[in-house]
Amino acid sequence: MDLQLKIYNTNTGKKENFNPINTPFVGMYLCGPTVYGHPHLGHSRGPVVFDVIIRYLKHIGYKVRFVRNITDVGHLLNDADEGEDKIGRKAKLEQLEPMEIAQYYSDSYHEQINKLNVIKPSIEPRASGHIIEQIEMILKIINSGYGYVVNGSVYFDVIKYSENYNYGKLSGRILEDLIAGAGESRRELEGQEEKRNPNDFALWKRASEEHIMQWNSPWGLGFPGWHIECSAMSAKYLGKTFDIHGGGMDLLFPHHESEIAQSTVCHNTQPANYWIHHNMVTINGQKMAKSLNNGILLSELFTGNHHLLEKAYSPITLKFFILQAHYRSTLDFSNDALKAAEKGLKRLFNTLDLLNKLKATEKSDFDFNLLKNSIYDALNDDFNTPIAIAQLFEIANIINKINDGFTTISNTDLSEMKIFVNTIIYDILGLKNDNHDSSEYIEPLINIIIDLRNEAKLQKDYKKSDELRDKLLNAGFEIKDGKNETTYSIIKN
RNA sequence: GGUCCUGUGGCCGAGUGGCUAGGCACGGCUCUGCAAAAGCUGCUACAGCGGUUCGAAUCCGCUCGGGACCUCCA
Repeated sequence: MDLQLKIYNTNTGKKENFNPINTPFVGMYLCGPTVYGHPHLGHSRGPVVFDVIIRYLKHIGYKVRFVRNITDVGHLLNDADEGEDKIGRKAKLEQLEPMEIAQYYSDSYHEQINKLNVIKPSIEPRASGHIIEQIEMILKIINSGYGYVVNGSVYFDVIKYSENYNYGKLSGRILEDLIAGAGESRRELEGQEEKRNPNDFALWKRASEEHIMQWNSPWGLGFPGWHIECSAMSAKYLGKTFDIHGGGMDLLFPHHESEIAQSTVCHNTQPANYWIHHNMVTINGQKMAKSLNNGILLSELFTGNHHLLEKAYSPITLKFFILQAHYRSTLDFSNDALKAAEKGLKRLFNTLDLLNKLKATEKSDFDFNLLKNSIYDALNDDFNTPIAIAQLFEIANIINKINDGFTTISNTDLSEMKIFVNTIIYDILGLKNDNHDSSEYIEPLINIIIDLRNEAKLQKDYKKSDELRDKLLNAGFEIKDGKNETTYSIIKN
């Protein structure tokens, strides 16, 4: 078993041994949502992927401070043709306070994401609550000579930065290429002419009159540039250099690249040692896009209320589905794929129930440690959850065989297996059986009915026994006749 | 157009030089009054073309398809 955790670091393009700055403490920052709409499928992957990362880090003994921000300032709508704040724009359309909108959508985000049984952030800072920190940082950048002020806006001097540092390292870009390509397909937006170089990015933007979200600053009324909030908040809560910075691959450039540049000149050190980026999701092989009319909100997935969905899928099914793919691969959603995950997960939980009823014998005729180690190996190898889950199914297989008397397990292995399997499924993968009714009254009741049915069966009154079985099924209880006993599982329609 | 990623069996998805995951679906069998559940079992893939190699899904090149990003805004 390889005890060393390896993480693929986007910044170096290699898998590296994970060594925190200050063991056993780990500081981790994840770019959170911009709250201007309800969360969709794409929003779920980051929280799920990083949830397992956090849970695993904790499992192997680290103490994790997990910071995930909420961006509630500064973002523009894609189709905005002027420098209008994304949240501000919505606010004007709906005649609401901008913060009301931000609150509404961050509540929506929390409501849906929390269904995924993910560990909540230790700190969840809002960009709007850290304007002072952002201004302070911008002042430092100006003082260090890498920022300049034009007409109440402040820009970061990328050309100057690249003379001393490597702008583009994280995203694998070469500044010369960026400059060369800068002339083409450029959208005409205000402020462009203010910059010394097209590659420069805004640290602070002057607010035009119709801007609703604006703050006072040394440069007049305005709002912070997109990248600065993550730099300011991560430094505030995790330090100038921390262990892990995560996000989606779409944020690699320019967001994370610019974060590195800002933090580097501000703090004389680069912000994060390990950069982890998860891949994007597709739907039926296509990207999610408004124009394709294939965007699915999390609420729609959970209720099944969407033209592309044949049925509803539970949050835990979604989580399991996401974890069946490696986080650095694209993940394709379809009804077939979701249904496959749902059934697989159900089987896994069924065998988990069986595990508690298993009887041990003298010895095991399989190598439990081999299976156990293969799961740790998988997780240590850049959090390879698909392999871990595959091995879990191997164990499920063995559990079923033991139950049917085709395989044996020793007492030691059995008690170890119980602990281990529960740890992996509940503590590390963060799954839960959302088909389980927590009510303690249900079980004895169902067992009474099962007894009645078995009596009917003994008397060969199959009409009655089948009727009981069908009625239970309709009520959401699936009867399973085993070799020695009859069990049931709760299903949802 | 530029940079990068990617193409695996009916579907989803691991695997990066030889040992050919896993889930779901489908077929057969066992168990069973029947069904379900469970077990056993069958289906054996690596976009195409060329190259490197004793040997490639895995490395290289080209072609075709999919995707991400392309700076001021988000």
